Amino acid sequence: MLIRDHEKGANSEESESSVDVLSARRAKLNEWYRLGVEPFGARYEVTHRSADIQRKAEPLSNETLETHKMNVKMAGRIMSFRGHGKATFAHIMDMDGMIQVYAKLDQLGEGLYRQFELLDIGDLIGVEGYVFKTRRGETTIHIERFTLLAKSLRPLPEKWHGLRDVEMRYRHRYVDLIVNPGVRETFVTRSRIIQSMRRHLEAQGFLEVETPTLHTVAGGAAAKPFRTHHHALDMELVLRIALELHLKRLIVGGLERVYEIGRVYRNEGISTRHNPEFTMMELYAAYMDFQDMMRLTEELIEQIALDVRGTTEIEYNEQALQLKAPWRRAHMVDLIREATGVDFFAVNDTETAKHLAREHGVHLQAMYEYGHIVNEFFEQKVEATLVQPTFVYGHPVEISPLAKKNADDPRFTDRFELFIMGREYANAFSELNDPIDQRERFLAQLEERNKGNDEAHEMDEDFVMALEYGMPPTGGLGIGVDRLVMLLTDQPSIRDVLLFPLLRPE
RNA sequence: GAGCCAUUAGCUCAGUCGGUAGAGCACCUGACUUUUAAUCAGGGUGUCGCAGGUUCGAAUCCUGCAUGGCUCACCA
Repeated sequence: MLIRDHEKGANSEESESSVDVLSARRAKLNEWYRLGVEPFGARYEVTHRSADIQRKAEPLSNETLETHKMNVKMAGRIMSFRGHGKATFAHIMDMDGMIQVYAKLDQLGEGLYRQFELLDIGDLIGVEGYVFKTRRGETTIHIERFTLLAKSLRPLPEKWHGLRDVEMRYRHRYVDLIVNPGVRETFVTRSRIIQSMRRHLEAQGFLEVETPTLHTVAGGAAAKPFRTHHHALDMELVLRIALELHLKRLIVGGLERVYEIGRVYRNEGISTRHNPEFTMMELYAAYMDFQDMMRLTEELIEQIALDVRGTTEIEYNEQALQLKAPWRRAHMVDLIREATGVDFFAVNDTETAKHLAREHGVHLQAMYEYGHIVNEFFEQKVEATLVQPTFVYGHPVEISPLAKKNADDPRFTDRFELFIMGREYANAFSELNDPIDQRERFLAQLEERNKGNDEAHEMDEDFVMALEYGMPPTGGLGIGVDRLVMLLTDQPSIRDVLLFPLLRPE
């Protein structure tokens, strides 16, 4: 049936060994041309998707389907192929899933049936026919006509085990999406999570905005930026590490509720929880504070879980989690006292704090002051123990240069982070709107930078100027979207929720 | 950036003590008109990640390199 004319003229000694899968596909491509068929076809009028057909045919009997013919045209990729001589079964996959098709010699005629037999797994075809059910009850399209829409020149991975090689999966995600149904499911859910987030924020009067990703100053977070260069202006630029400072400028400008879902870039290590570019949602609401942000956060995530999972009881890495609001709220200092017995409310100076750190085996850097040490106690002694959703509030002022100080204890700020399974999911505060205090905080950050912390904030003069015009008291919130997607899809690695995670070039 | 592990056919994986490379799927040839991990008969298609070294002989032992994974560090 197959004429391997491509081999003619090849070295005779490798005439057998050269018949690998790739050259077999090329030979079939030539065969289609020889038959006068364009193997990379044009548009195809699709009347049904596989799920439509499955759903509509499901309640119908074969008798009904015979008397009321259900004629369909659908298109997709051939995923399996079972020839039986004068009849052939195949499964075709479209965006919804798979459906079986059936081609019969006496229906298609000799010429067309031989063409059907020339098809390979992986080829994209359009099929036209009527729906019936096989003896085993599987809904199947009985093909009357078909069209080759794209010849596949590479074999797909095995149908049974799928594609497991993670390097191949990430580098060639399209193959992963074709053969691993759970992968498609995950990315569909990712899209639905973001849709749900937008829907709930719109419903609360938030305006979606877009701010620059190219910044002259990397601000809004403590992180090393990517550096780049603009040729026409001969200007050094950085890719944004946060959305914060531009969004707060918009609050100054009177856009009282804004949010952005966008990519940020941090020039740091890669791990199962970190990709150099990732997606943040940040929102700012005038006249609110960090307590309002807690309520907003727990309600938002609860609603998203209900939208995409249908429940607030989820499982992540075999750990049962309850996302039903309200969530636990705990002061950072109280949590440290619970875990270690050390009460930082009663400690006031850096020297005592350093002594306590040595006593409890908390590792510090030389430049650390009181607030940094409190934070290290939390990160090293508490963070990993927070399994169920917990708002940890009251971060020290030294590590929170953009948050308002607590009115009763200015060593701490009105800030919280959300922890689930020992990981941070959200960061929020009552935004600092005092320009004089903000300038001092920036100066303190510059001091830290001089002491060797290259992730300390830089001075942003224009941002301080914006505050000088007057920013209303504002609640701000940032959520790591990728981590939220990991949580709600039970994926262990951030690479499993990014379509194209960063890898070294091949 | 550090430690540990992995890399064998298109894919998923075996490969014992160092002795000519192996299975399933896919693929190729043939049979088969409701199969479905279709079945039956036949066929192995390979730079054992790369480069060195040890050895009569290396997929296997040693060194270096590359890529990936996990853990740690940094961070969200």
